[in-house]
Amino acid sequence: MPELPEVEVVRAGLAPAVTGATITGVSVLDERALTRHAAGAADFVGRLEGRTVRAAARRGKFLWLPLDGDEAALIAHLGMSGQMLLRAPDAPLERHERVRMHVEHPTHGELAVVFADQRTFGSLAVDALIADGPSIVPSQVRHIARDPLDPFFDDLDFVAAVRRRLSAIKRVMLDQTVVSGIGNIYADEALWASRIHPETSADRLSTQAVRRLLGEVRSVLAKALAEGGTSFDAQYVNVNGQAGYFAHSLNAYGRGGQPCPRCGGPIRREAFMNRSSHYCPRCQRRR
DNA sequence: GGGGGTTCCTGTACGC
DNA sequence: TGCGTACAGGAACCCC
Repeated sequence: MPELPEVEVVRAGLAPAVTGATITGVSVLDERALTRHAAGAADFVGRLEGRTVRAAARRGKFLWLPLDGDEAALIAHLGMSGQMLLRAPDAPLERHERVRMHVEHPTHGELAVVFADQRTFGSLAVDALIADGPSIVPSQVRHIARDPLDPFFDDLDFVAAVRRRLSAIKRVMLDQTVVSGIGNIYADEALWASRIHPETSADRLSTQAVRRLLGEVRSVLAKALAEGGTSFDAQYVNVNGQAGYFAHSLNAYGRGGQPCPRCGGPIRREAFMNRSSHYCPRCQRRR
């Protein structure tokens, strides 16, 4: 399940392969991969062919490739199970392949960039680039808050925004308009590390508690990034199809019934927002 | 406009 | 063995 570390691993893998490369051909095998591109497949292809990729950028879980001219970008959201894979130009179809782009790089030669997605929650689009303060982002990303690894992330604003909310802190952490990049896995991990119960109302957390939580969010994201991301159900892989190792370092997520690494009590798994929360009822007391 | 619930989707795991 | 069902969850969307 790609969250910030996984998307960043993908971005970093794509960057050297596509920066400076020209898009020579695009095949859309499944239009459901273009739900973010309202104008349809022919328009999508027309806006990409012949263009040169300038870079690979990211905010939260959104990834984009700015195109020459600086007016538009190819954006990608991996959803639950999306993968961006680098393949030889004549490589056979991937399982669940939705879109294939052929690119020609001035030094690396020809390459196929494949978007594969089992559960089809992911999607690509060509979108206009717009200014967002000091940043340039696709219009579809404008409402997404900066992520905690963004140099322009404002810690004080974040603490204040969280403490204004009347919802459960975990719901607030998953709200991409408050802070981006955090999904179910890293929300559970950061809450465990901060000893905060996921159902705690955000407005009842002290400034210090929210600051500590933000520190733990940054810490868990950085550690996951260093280990290549979390590959929990084999859906997430890097651009070469390799899994990440952070699943071995999880303390709470996916460990329902197993002993808490801190106190030894059983980790509890509970339904929460149509998904699951994993926490230690002993270390993470409900206020 | 905040808050909270629903919906989209497919492969896998599991119970009967 | 085979069938049915629950489950995984990011984010847009809807209603209150």
